[in-house]
Amino acid sequence: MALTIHNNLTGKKEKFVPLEEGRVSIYVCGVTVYDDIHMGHARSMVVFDTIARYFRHIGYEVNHVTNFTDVDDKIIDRAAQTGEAPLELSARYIEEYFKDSESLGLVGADAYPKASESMGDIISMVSDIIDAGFGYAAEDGSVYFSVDRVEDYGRLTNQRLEDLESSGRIAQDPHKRNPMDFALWKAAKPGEISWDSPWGKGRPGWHIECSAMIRAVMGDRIDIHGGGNDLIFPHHENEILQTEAVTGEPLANYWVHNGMLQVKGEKMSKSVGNFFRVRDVAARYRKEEIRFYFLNAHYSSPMVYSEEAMEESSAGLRRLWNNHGDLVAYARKPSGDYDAAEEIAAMRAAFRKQMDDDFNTRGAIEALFNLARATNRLMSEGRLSQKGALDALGAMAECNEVLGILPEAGGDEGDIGPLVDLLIEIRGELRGMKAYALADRIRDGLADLGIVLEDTSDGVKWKKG
RNA sequence: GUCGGGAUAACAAAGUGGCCAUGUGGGGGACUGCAGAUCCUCAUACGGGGGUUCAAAUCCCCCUCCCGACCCCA
Repeated sequence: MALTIHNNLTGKKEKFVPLEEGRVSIYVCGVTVYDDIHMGHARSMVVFDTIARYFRHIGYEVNHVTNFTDVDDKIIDRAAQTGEAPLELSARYIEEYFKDSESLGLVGADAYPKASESMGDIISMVSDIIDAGFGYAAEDGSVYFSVDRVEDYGRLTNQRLEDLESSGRIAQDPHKRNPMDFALWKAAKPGEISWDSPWGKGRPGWHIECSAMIRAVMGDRIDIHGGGNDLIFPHHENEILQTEAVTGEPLANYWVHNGMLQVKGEKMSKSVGNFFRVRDVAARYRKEEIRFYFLNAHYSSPMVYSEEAMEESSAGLRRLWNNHGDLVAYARKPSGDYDAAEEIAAMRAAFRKQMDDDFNTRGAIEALFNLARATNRLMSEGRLSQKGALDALGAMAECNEVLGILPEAGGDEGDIGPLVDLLIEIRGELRGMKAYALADRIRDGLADLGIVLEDTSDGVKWKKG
């Protein structure tokens, strides 16, 4: 079955056809670095990280690029408050961003262009837009994009220009020819950070940096453009206008947007102040738990964040971890001869089918749960072979390359194995003498060291908790 | 106002014409010194109203409610 993607440009699920056989280019709008990132950003990061991982998993060569907006009004305002230079402040938060990326288990993008380091590309793109007749320099030294020059405005939004103009939310600006025109280049106010340009000192408008950086780093056309669905209008709409004004070609073939993370039914956002920092959540949960929380729902659905939701989702994930640990332990002392080939093949097929269906991670996770139930049963019946246990672990590991929700394989079990076995043996003798207090001390003590003992009808099993 | 996306059992969340979703939580049972894990099993669904169909959570129409976008945003 072929990979299908819900394309927001058409509103339909479409078969994915890359521009170039075997390769996929993905650009994801990154963050404005004036503060720590929150769980809403984390969702977007995990979602697109997983999509990139899946493309690699099925054999694509992936070019994944995400940007940093490190020059803008909010950064300038915040820097004025802290007394830092704007670029110092943004550099500091970019460092924090990478720390948080690790707490989310991100593979990472292939390139992270920054607006401040792309001025040449941005200025030349603005010039190209003016040359193409879509931009004009105003008297104040700013450059605007002329929406009236565009014939089919609102392709991504499915909005008509007149409707947007009449929304009453568009600020009037004497320098603009049409109130819907947007800034490509903003003239600097006195004392503000600025760059030299043919139109005087200034800095880029918000939308132009993405268009310019995509063009410079990835080329005129890309396969997939992603971001949060709050960016659809005006940001992505305007990116399309800018790029196509210059290239005359579609910017991206597929537009993919993740749903918003809400708090108590309201969008998590810095301006509302109802956000949970990634750093704080990561202090309490492992990266696998955070990823599982996000991937347990479809990327496009809205999610409501709460501590309770995290706890509930982690309780479910522990079931998979237990199964994984049990399989590892079982493989050391297998007792059956059934290879579970059918169950494992069914899981692989279901995983692929679900992921191919617009990256349905929730459905893919379900396939893992189904295999877990099957192998748990086979282990409890003592029917699973060593090959079956190892194959199941192998299949789980393959899925995990995409999802990143299972603990990474520890390699030091061989070293502690004999020690644990000795303790289990001694505890067994104590239990035989009904010296339960001492036996429990061994079990509790090992638990504190991260080794969990479980008494089963099949003998004592241990695993790393 | 215009344009999107939603409403599934206690909670979370897939599915999209007929067959067991899944996970958490709850009830019962197995195992058991206890604990935990695991297995078996049970219960509770498709916002409301019409329609199409042998058959609708799924298709069509209407209604209600929620979220998002239109200033900044993942």
